[in-house]
Amino acid sequence: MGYLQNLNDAQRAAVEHGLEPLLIIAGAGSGKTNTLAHRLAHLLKQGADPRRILLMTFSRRAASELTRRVSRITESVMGTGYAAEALTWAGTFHGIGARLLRDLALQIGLNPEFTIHDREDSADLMNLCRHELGFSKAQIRFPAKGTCLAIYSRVVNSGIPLAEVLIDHFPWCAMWEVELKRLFGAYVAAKQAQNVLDYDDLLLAWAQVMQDPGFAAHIGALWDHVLIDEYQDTNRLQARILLALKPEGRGLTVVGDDAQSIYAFRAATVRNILDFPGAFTPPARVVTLERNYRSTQPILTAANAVIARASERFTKDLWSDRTSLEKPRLVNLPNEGDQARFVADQVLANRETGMTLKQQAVLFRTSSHSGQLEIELTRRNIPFVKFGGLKFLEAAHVKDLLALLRFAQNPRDRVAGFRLLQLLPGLGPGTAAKVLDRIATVPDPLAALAQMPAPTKVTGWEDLIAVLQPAAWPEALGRARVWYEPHLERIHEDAEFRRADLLQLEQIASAYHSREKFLTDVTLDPPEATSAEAGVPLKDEDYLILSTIHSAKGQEWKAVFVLNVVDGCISSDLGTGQSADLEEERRLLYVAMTRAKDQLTLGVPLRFYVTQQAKRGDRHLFAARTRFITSDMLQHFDVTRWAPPHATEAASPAPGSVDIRASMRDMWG
DNA sequence: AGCTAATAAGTTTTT
DNA sequence: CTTATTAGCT
Repeated sequence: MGYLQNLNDAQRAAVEHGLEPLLIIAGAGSGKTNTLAHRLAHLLKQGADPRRILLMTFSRRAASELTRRVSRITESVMGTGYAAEALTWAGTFHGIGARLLRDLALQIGLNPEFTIHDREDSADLMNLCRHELGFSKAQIRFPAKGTCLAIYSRVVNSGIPLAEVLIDHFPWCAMWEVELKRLFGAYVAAKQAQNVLDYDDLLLAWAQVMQDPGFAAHIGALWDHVLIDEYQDTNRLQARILLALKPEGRGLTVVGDDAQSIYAFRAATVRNILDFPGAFTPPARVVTLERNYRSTQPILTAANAVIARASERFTKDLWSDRTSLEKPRLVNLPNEGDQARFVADQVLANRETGMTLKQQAVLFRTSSHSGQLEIELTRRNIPFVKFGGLKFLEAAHVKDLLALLRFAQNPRDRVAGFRLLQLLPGLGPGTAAKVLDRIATVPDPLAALAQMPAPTKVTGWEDLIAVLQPAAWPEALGRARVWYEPHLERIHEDAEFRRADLLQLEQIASAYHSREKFLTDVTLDPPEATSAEAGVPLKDEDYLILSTIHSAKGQEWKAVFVLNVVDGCISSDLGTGQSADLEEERRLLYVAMTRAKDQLTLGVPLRFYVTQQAKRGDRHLFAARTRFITSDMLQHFDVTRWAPPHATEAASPAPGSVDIRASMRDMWG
């Protein structure tokens, strides 16, 4: 088998493994995607039907990358690249769930026209319920909508009772247990009345369908092979679905790395991957990929040292034959501003040696941590693209237009209707609620709406009714955009930039043959960034990558800079109470470090600016190096200190010189 | 009564 | 920069 020649022994074992359940522990940079692609190609080569393979990945981007590789391999082996189109069941857990539920809707008591709420919509609906139950009074300090949703979501996804979830993860909300229970009941009732599903419902409903033996047999029989990527980031609910799909484990392959589990806040549990082998008799085979093809050995040595302190894991030590004399750098910096200047300097220096900007990335724990760097990069005209910031879907104008489409799709969707109606001048929350109440229970809400008299003092009512009428797709989106145009101009100062987003939305929509499919996909896997963001370069230009560590999953760059490797940042303050949460922060640092191929630099600003929990204005904190790099690990790093050049001009360039003027200036911002 | 503009607060990570 | 609350206006 020629195409297996390039694999190492462990990879080949994983590829050629038969039908018994298989767990592939794939260390960072161990050729995981390649191995998975080869396994798929191998199955196809042996005659597996690509339409009977279920492939679940973390994002749709990962799925398409995988299918692309599979068709490249099958093309070279069999002279045909049919696999990419024929792998019809490839996507995320949520995406596959949505598709199944839509197909089965009538048999399981769902209206097939259901719409899907994203996180923000769900929070808005939660807020409506919160209001109706009288929990929104400022005096009683009831948890905010986002917190309520996070609690609800964790209960659903982890299967742990509310009381326990509150004590473990939201202790400051524990006093509200009774009220929260009522609120969640109202929230579920509202979703059902409005024919909407949230992210969690896509999994929950699927899992519940699988509890019925008839459905379980039917759905399980759809696929001969089930392959799950990034299994360390699945939650209990997803594991339940998986085990119900293939109770014996036949044809089941899961791939993951417990050391890279970073989604516990979403109720992902590392237990899934740790417990997987024992879920079957005989236990699943475990193949471990330890050889790293990405990083130099000094980088791996440092990363291994960090993860070695993890409390529970499949023991594995990454190794590489890529030797290097260059240890990862740990750079102490006076403050965040200097960190930004330092990184910009280094990025440019790297480029001088022939490393393009695209081969370099700056990673950080939270989106806001890159603020100062973004300013510095803009000042120096260094183009960059940021991942994990404001999402396309979250921009107000995009939400407005999508609300129109969603409301046309499902007029019972109160969040969409509420948002849409209030776009009309003179129509506020009160009137919107009345209008929606009147059409909530009638059989044909859109017709009822059309027959309603226009509310007094409201302009543009007729136009709205007109644009809600059924129309061909995707022309309907064009009409919707034309309808929205005057509102866009009126509401937003920077209508120019926002218009470009809407055109982009139309562009995306043109690839879909139905409104329903478009809405589902755009909700479950939204496009990355808005064009309104400053400095988005053209595609062919060179640009630096800025990314949250979470969004950097699965990626690699020649040079990686990690910002704010200090306690309270990597090890977010909020979660330090729980040891499980702390373990996750350790893995985050590990993930960030293992993205680097040749050069790794960790920034440690000694003082760093916090905006959180600031009672009286913002303030600085004196930060310490992250607790995950203890003193005895420093031998694996090249520890240096950097101060801006102007500080060393006058004085002697002794390491550790203190720039008093800068420090004093920085005290005030 | 209800809408809108102005003011005062709060901000992890994401399917 | 966004979102909750409030005061003022129609």
